[in-house]
Amino acid sequence: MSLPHPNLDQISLPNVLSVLGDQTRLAIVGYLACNEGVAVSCGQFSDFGSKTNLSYHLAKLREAGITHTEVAGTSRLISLRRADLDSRFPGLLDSIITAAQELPALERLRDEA
Amino acid sequence: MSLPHPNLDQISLPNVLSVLGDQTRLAIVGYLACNEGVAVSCGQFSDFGSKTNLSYHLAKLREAGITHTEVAGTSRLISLRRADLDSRFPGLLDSIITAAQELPALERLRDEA
DNA sequence: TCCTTAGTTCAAAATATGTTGAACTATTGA
DNA sequence: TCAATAGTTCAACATATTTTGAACTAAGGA
Repeated sequence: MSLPHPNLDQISLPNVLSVLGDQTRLAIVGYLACNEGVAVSCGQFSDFGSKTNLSYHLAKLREAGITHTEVAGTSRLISLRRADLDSRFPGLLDSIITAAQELPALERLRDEA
Repeated sequence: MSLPHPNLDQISLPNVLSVLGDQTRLAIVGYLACNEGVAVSCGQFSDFGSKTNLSYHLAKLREAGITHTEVAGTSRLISLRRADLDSRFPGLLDSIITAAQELPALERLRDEA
């Protein structure tokens, strides 16, 4: 079973920006950016919201073309669609990720560690 | 009389992104970017919406710290807060403006000209 | 097989956002 | 002074988004 992902030309700027214009989703993206190459599953975002709520936000990110979600047993492995976003909107993701590192949700997470 | 504008540290990433995550406001920003140095007043956005509606969107852009609005007689002169945005979120505005040039509203405008 | 774990779906409720027209203010030019 | 112009404000309405809990599915381990 595989989840639906938009292809490159279906990724739209207004949609990407409005989906990223949310604290929770921005925190998720910031976290993913700090953990590229590492397998990240939904449970790791539990600081950012309830299970149900995360399911909703992660679906939004996937449907906007920002993340890729791979089904692995009972887990989902989530990653940034970095190459796709870079090719569609050069420089956008990097500038957002850099700025997002200052967000309270991510700073809190780092303080705990 | 002068309108309220947020100062640098009051400009927040989630807010900037969510305000820009809207076709009309993105078109306004794209238009402003193409006309930097030129005095732009509200009336020039009439292709993008009704007078009332533009007043609403322009207020959102100003309140988010994306634009500066100067009162000049019965007009308002609107400009991008480019330097402020560049210093707060390096690279962000440029990447958005570049990508925004493909938006239908702006392409239509160029076709007419 | 049965239980647990990981995550989804659904419907309801709460909240936020966008759009409209009518009435308004403030400035300018005749 | 008067009328026109540029834009704002307000209240109402429509629509979209977020959040929640309860019920669900599907895989994995004992």
